[in-house]
Amino acid sequence: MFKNNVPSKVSHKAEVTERKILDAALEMFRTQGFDETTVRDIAAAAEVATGAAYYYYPSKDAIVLAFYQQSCAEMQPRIEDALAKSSKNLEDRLQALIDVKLEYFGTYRSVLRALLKSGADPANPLSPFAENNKPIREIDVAWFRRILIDCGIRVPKDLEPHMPEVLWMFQMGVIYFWISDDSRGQQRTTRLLELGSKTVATLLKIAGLPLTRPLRKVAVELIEIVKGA
Amino acid sequence: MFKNNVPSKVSHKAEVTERKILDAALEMFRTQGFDETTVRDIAAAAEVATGAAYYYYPSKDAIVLAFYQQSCAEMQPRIEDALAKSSKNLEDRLQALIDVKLEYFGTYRSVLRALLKSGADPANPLSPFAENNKPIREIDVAWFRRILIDCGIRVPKDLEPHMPEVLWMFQMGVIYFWISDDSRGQQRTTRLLELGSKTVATLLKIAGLPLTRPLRKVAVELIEIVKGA
DNA sequence: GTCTATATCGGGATAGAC
DNA sequence: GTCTATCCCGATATAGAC
Repeated sequence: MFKNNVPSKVSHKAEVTERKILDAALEMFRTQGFDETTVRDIAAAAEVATGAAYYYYPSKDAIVLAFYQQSCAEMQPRIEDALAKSSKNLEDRLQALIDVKLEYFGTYRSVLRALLKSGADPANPLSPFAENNKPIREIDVAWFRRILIDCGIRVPKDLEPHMPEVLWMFQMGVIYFWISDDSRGQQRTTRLLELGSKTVATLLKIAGLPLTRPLRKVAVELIEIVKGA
Repeated sequence: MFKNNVPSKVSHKAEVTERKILDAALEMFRTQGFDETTVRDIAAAAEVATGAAYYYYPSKDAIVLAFYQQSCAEMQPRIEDALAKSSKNLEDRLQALIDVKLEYFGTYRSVLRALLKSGADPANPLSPFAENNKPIREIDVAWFRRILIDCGIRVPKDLEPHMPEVLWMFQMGVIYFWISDDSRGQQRTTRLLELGSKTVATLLKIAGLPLTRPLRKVAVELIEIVKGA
């Protein structure tokens, strides 16, 4: 009788424990900071033994990674919403898209700092550039591809395939700036995002003009070098 | 009699020990990697007690910092040399200057990785952007100021005061790329440096043309935001 | 002032019992 | 799947040799 009330989910308890640990961790990271929070603390707050935490997450970093993945999933509908409300031009959409991320990550700046700390090193699993984070990266890049299509700017053929990733890099730049922006309400980041988005849109329009071809060719080659072609 | 054979240098022994520790540390970082090297290892290799290592260097990071400072000092004459041999144009000098650094750091890529790991965070003492590394940064920036003067390009007044730091940022970008460039002989970095230097020089020349004024104004504002003005 | 030796702590990570 | 005990390492502290 009760057997069928909780069917198929033999490992339900495990899922609950896993969530409890993640939630406790994020809560403590948020209130105390990442470095200040010990795995022992997290386990205690989640009411499990230290070893249990390590059973679900092989390392403290892995918890941050789980947060990264979770946040990607949770942001999808928010992005959809924001784009629906935004105008179709590139500048606005770029800003709206990145704004969603900043807003979402807002309460977790210290977690994001931990995530991006070793972010420059693609060999580190926590890096957004890491191989293991490719799925997330591709979901992100797809959004930029979409807003490029939406805005209707005619992008030169040689530049076109690279643009989504270039915009993604712009986003990463803004986020990197943001995590160590201590101005009130991170207003410097706001300004950077505004002016940056505008500039990107302007440059992209200019890139279509015939006179800019030689410079564009160099830009494309630089992009290809960085991408590892 | 013997008293005068070892004059004034009461602390000579201390200096030797300090060097021994630094040398041992760098050697082990180089061969084993930074994370894999323990302070106990370093002390053992330097044939001193663990406490002695901590007597001279308050932390493992402090050893990396000492390396950073030492390398700055040691590179000065090399830069002077390289610039003396290079032609006066910006592209060549930019390349020559950055090349000295890459060459010097060549055998210490893993140390540099450790140094730049938390490099994105200006709050970290190891970051090249950190307050405590301002002296080094200014010495570096001064070289870029110098090659800008040497090359004789007329830089627009609004852009001029920012250019040395912009070039320094370009250098940092190249170095960041380099530390995780695993192509054979870091040839991708070489290519990036070549093409990048050329592009920077080209852009700077273009920036003097009257038509580019609006775009330049935006660029200057972006630079000012990033700099924290 | 320059060290050695040693003890101790805090925290990430692991092994093995249950 | 969970807990206990333990290890390792960075870091601190201290007592004392020289």
